Amino acid sequence: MSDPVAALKQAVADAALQLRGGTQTESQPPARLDRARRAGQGHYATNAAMLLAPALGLAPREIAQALGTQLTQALRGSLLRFEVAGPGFLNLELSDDWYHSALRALLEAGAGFGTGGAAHPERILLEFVSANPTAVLVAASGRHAAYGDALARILRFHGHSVSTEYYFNDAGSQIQRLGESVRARALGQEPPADGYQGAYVAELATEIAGADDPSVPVDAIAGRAVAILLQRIKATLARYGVHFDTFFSERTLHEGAPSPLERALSRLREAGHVYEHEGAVWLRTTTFGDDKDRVLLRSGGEPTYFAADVAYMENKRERGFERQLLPVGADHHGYVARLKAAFQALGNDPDLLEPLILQFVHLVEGDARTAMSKRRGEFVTLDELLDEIGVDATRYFMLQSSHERTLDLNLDLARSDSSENPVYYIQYAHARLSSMLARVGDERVSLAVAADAVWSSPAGELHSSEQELIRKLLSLPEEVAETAQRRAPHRMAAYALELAQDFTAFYRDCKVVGAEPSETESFRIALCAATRTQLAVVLELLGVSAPSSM
RNA sequence: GCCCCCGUAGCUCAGUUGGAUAGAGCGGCGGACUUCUAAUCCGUAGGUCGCAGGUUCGAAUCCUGCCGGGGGCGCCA
Repeated sequence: MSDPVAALKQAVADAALQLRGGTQTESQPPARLDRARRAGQGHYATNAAMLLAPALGLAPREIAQALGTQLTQALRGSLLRFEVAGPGFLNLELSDDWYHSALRALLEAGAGFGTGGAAHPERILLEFVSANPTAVLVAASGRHAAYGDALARILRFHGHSVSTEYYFNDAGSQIQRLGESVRARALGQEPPADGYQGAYVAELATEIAGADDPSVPVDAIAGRAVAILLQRIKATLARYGVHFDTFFSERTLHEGAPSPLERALSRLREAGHVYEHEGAVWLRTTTFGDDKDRVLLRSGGEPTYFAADVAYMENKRERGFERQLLPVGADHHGYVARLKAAFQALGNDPDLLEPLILQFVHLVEGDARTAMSKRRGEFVTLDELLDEIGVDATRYFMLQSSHERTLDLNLDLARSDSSENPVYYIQYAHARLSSMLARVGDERVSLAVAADAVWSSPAGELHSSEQELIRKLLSLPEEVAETAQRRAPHRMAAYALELAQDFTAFYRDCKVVGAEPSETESFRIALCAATRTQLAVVLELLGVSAPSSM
């Protein structure tokens, strides 16, 4: 019994199949097995009877009754009682024996519980942040960094092979502008109107030797500036706990003969999707659902940013990644259609390119709601945010709400009430567990979690808080699966909080150290050990530290 | 004008492959520290799930329209 809930779900499915006369109908949606919403509705509930009703032509409640009887036999001692409720729900109440063996399964699996659930493991390339090295990372990048990093951790935990990558522009007009801006500052002038205005540009001007020397080409200045800024970005990411497997330079797409960009272009030409018009080279993206065709090479022969992106996609594919995940800011959503079109034009299944749109982070200070502009130099840096509220609080804050939602970052609130961030509640639960288990001592813990340990409950019955905590622990595999499938790490943040809450309720209701008889103490120690392990696992998935004391 | 995302408690947000009486944190009010960590807990107040239709045994969830907020519609990146 490696996953007790999955086994239970299977038992329900088997019973349903038997009622149907053993014939599986293809279009039947799988029955759900949910944790009960509230007291008095059993421990788990299934809607299987309601789904069976049309096929059997019987009343749902009648079917639920039969299903319950069937399950009572199949599950024997595990099912304490069942109840037909509402329009035809079947509520199941499980025995303490079932909970005991469920906890054994949790302890056996240890930190590996819930891992490897992916039905079809894939080689995935996850590219994120990819902010141009024309400035340091801003607070909004913190959202992308936390999101991508947590998603990578979760997808790996789920069983996929994931490489993370940061793509940076070290060629093109933005870089040119950066160089010009630094040069201007070095000469004591204002940067160009479309250049970079931030104070860091002036700093760069003093750091880069020869910035004010007209004999040093602007390109060289730009190159130095990019190198310095990239270094700072890496330092910030390291501090934030975000690791990238590779940093990918755009420049390399333009190098070599033929260059990756030229190769991608040839491939598109051969496939017949390229044409010339008014001196420019176009990709017929409308063939694949885009609004209009897109330019690959400008009339001057210069490749567009889009052309580089196409070459980059092709490069990822050549490196053997079957799926490409691409979290981008909401301002890029208009770009999605042409990327997917190009991906298809290259001969790929468009479903294997997944652009993920992350909504913006708005800074709120006082009553003002400001958008951040890199070019104007109006932004809060990620480093500043980390200085203010720390890594854990920042990561949790960035992860707690759905990436599809605009995030309001209230700086006043973040500063003054940082201790009210739910992350501390979760960490506190972990610290409390650590402290308790330390007090209990390794030897006693080992005895309690041993495979032959004898467990019991005081009045012969588990407390509902104990049962709820175990059910929450057991639901990790489903949570991981849903989080991974929906590319929605905020689900894991919510789960962490719920787990901490369920533990805290257990802690409130059930004495652990010194509980009588010692078989009860053993059971509760074992439950605490399993909970601490899982809290640590979940915090790790979020990239948040799990302190042993606070 | 067309396209994408969002709208749930005073605030910040969960809950959306349709399920039972819509949840949490913060804030408000009233309580609990001689206790396994009070960064905690208990009680209480607080809701037309933006609005209006539709689909069905059942809708915050799916469909249509409208309102409000954000974003996008370059041979910029």
